[in-house]
Amino acid sequence: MKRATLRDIAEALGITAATVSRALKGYPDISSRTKQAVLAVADQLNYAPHPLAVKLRQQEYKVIGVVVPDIMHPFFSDIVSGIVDVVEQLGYHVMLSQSNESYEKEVRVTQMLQATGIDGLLMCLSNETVTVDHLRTLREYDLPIVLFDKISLGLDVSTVVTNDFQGAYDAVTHLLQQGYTRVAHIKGPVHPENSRQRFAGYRAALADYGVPFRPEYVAECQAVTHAEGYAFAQQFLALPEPPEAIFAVTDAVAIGAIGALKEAGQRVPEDMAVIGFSNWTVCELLEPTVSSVVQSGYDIGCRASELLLREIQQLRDDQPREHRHLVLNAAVKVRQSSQRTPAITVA
Amino acid sequence: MKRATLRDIAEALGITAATVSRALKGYPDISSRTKQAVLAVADQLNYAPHPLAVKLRQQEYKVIGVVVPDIMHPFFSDIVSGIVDVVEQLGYHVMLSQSNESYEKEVRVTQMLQATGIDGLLMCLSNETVTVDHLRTLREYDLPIVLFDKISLGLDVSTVVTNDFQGAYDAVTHLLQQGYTRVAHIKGPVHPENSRQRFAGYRAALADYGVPFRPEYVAECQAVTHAEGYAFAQQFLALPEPPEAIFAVTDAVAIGAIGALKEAGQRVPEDMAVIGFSNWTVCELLEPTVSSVVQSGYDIGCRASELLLREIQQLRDDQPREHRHLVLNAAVKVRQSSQRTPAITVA
DNA sequence: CTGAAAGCGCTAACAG
DNA sequence: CTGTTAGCGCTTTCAG
Repeated sequence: MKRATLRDIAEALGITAATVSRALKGYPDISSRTKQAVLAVADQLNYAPHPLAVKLRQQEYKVIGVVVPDIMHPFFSDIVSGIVDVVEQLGYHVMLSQSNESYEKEVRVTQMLQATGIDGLLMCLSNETVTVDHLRTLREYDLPIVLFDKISLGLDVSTVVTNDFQGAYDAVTHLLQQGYTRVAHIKGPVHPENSRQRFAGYRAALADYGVPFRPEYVAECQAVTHAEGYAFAQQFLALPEPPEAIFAVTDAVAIGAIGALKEAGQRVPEDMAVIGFSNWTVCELLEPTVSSVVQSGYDIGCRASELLLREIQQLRDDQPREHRHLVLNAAVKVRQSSQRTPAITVA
Repeated sequence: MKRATLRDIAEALGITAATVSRALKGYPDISSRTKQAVLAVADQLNYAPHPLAVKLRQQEYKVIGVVVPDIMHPFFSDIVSGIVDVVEQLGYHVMLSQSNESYEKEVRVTQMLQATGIDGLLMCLSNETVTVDHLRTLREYDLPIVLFDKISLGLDVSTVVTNDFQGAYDAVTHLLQQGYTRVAHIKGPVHPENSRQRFAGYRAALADYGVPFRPEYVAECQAVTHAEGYAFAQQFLALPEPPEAIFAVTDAVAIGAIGALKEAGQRVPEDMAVIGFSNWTVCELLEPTVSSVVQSGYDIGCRASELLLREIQQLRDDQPREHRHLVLNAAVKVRQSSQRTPAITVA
């Protein structure tokens, strides 16, 4: 069945499209007789307004673009879920894409998304991304942008991040307070701000507790994978004086490390404590259960969406746009892998 | 900066918008002098065609809608990732929404998506969904639809599913061939076709191996959670003659069951074997590693997208639309939890 | 109460 | 080679 238009139903009734339009949206100044007629025909023809026509006329698309490095990654799918839930509440829709941690692809998809006419963009930068000219271009078109998780400081946009510094600081403090002094860190790549922050939190905690920083206790991931955690844990064990505890930049890395430790006959946490970051669901299922720093992806998605929708509204109202920088707290969730005197498992 | 239009650049040059349009799309019949001029001004004004105007004119949106029960669920985020990768290759975009396993919300979001003017819909039904009138309505608008994973038989649309019957059959066969005869099944809810199929595969395997079906060895989940797996495993253990093996409808359920078994002092797989379905990443990380039936969400997303894009093209070309029904094979991945003589762990 | 007309921004057929 | 005209489908003054 061909899509019915206002004119179709107008011609069927021998009236004009304008009248039909008004009848359908319940304008007060319309005779109830023609209104009935219009409604009847509309219903019979299965009429629905053509969305593109409406949006073109109204000059509002009600769609926001979302770019994450990897849709399959649980942290990002949590974020996307939060975004969808929040924006749909206000009648917006989400157009989703992924960069696969490639700078080149990130540039391509943001441009493609922009070309669809989105009202705003929510984005997490790829690990490869160092320059943000592709986003500057978008801002010249007055496109509201909110960055989350992996953000850029060289851009005047709103941001939402976890307090990586504080989360890391608290995680390492938790280890130090239990008497572990030789604490290692498997860090993330150089560029992303959040892996720098976690590293900074690690160093700050050591400093505050008077523990000397030892370069051989720091390893740096490229891809931030389970396999790297595994390899670096082995590397630590091979040191003349191995560490007693590891703070890993993510749970995947932490879990990989635990795997290597167990294979090497080490007991976790008795011989070596391990704590990760992100609090994946699996942390509760493993043996030992894995301590981690809780950051809610869903919340990040919600907060970022709220900021973006606010800016879109401000733009529409010709109000000055104000950028905000949210830093969400992270909480240490202690489980078996980092607890010297194993306690009762908390469900 | 206000968005530049064709007219802006036309007026700046004292020519007409049509000429500008042609110049920009490199039509052959245009003087290279005006072409240069147009390009220069366009560039300077940061011109980009208004997507909605183009699409309205062209009567093509190049957007497909996707509805999954739960964006955060790894199986679905895998599927979404596959969809995005495939459709973007052809210049399409993905508008994403979720039903949260609620029939009511499913109806609402599909209607909202349809109202945005999408060219097609990819969807997995919620567990609650039994009637599909909301999709019938869409089909009256000639909207191409492809259902995947949780599908409905009462609708004339293309479908993509895992061969749940065969996967279940093979999983149970794998248990039976090792000599386990008292094989229990924790099944999914009644409605979804795939949990029925898994149940049917379970029964068929028992029948083919001459093992009597025992109703007390079947438990039925509502929410298909870790907690339910846990509870039902306890329930099985309490039977006068407990089973020796459990085939669980999903990995979450299997993992919950293993948790209960271990707590009850049972050894897995020596005392009780367990196998799940979906092959989550965590299956490799747990102890024992968890056997499962492999179904690639990413592939399902890719295949479903291909079918949908084909139908969209057929619709555009006024060709007859043909629906296909893909059934993707599932392979049993044997790990420790279901293997009587523990073998070498395969990475 | 309803019709006529203009226009959102772009494209395409037809002239010239 | 370029301008004119018409129209995608809808909304919204302005008349009447």
